[in-house]
Amino acid sequence: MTDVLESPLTRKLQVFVALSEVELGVLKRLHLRRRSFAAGRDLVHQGQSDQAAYILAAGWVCSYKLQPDGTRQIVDFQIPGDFLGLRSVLLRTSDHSFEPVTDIQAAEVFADDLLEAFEKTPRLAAAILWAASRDEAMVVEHLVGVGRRAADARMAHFLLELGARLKLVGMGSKKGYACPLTQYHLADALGLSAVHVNRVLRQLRESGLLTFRDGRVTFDKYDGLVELSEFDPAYLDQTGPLLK
Amino acid sequence: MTDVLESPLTRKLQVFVALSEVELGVLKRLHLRRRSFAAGRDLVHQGQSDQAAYILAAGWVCSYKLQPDGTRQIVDFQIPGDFLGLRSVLLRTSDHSFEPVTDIQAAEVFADDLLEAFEKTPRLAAAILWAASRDEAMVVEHLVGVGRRAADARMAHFLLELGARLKLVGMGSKKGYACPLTQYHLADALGLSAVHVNRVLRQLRESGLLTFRDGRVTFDKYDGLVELSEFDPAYLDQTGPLLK
DNA sequence: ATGCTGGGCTAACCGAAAGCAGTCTCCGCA
DNA sequence: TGCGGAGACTGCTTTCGGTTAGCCCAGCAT
Repeated sequence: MTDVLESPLTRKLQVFVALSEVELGVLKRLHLRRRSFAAGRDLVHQGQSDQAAYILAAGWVCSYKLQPDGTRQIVDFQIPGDFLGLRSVLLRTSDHSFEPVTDIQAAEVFADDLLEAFEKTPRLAAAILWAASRDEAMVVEHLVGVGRRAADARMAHFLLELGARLKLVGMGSKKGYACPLTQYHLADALGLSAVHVNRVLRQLRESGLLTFRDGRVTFDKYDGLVELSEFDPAYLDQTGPLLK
Repeated sequence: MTDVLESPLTRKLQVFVALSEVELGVLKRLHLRRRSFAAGRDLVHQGQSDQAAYILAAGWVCSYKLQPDGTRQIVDFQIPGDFLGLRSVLLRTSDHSFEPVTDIQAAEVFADDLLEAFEKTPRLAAAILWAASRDEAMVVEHLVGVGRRAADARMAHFLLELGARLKLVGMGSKKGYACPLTQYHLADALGLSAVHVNRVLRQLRESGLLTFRDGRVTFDKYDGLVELSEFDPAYLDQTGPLLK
């Protein structure tokens, strides 16, 4: 990447806050330490402390919590432009693990650099915390889904949400998107068994709503999905309120 | 309240950050606008915008999301010392509702006052965001529970967590605590039906683990509960890392 | 060629929890 | 003093989703 303007993070933040030259400069400095990681090899393990944070540039990651009984709950997926482990930096401890779903590219950010950037450019800090708040709202939405939605609505809601997020960084549309997740990932995220995920996907396919195939999600009947899952994207596309 | 030092919030923040005179002064100013609300009457409705935040002084509140189909998912309970609607202030919009479980006392905080306080005393801001992060960790833990734990373990984990939080503000111990929640609240929080909550409680009582009765939770066999629910309080009692 | 692995897919069976329907008790109040 | 509502509690039936136990296919290593 030659220009910070091409970074998905910059792109996302610009939606909320018009960033100044200085702020872009700081943001650029945060992008310097570029690293790659292979799919399936955890970046951070639960319980580790003093970790760096990452800005995801390419590829997908999931954050999850491992249960003592071996099952896991995926808390969220990160796509390009998302922060990884912001909380573990602020709290100096990590309470969940990160696994790259695909091979990924990420910029490593040390706690000190981040805190310094926050100090120098509070507007940037606000923008980043804004994004973090949005992520938290997503976790809440996720909780509602797992607690109160039937399996099919849960699946539809999840895939729609992912689509909306991808659209924000130019990686998807109302037609569908490329999706590297396996049915096991879906199961771990939605609190279902892999077998049931398969059943639900078949059901959705047969009722002409969506197709999940060959690493691609296709929305065959977008409106029908929205209705089934009662999807309301309000919590995703609030336009930046804190600063103009 | 004559002295800000008696506020449960101050008490909680002091655990993490030693607050200066100036910071205590700012915190005191935030506590000035004292208000009362009656049980069962929502403070904030989903979708309202430009809301104030509250610092809870006495009583219990739950935050929840309403589904279009009428069911609700309780996201979290707030107890004295907790912030209410911090996010809705930062994002200028509220995506969930708050219902007092009991009659409550709370200090109302307007967005501008809060932002001004953050600007004047960044350490205070850090401490409050620290607490917010802890709350988010709790939501995540909650998600894991709803997604991956069986009903009995989920119940046990939830009641243990609540106990641990109450202990932090001096309202509970390993023996148990006063708990104004109805079985309906538990159902809405745990993603179960009220009927099933009742069955699970009976089961826990009959196996001599805990008793939920007459507004009181009694841990009859604390260790047994910890084992059943695989409760690990690490995410609650991290000692303040950001600032010393 | 063979076998192995990972991902997707399916059927048969079974159990946990929901839904429904109703009782009991306590309490406020007309 | 008798009614009505809230909350706790229970039995019966239904259903959603988990478990077990496979099969198929593609890629790849031997």
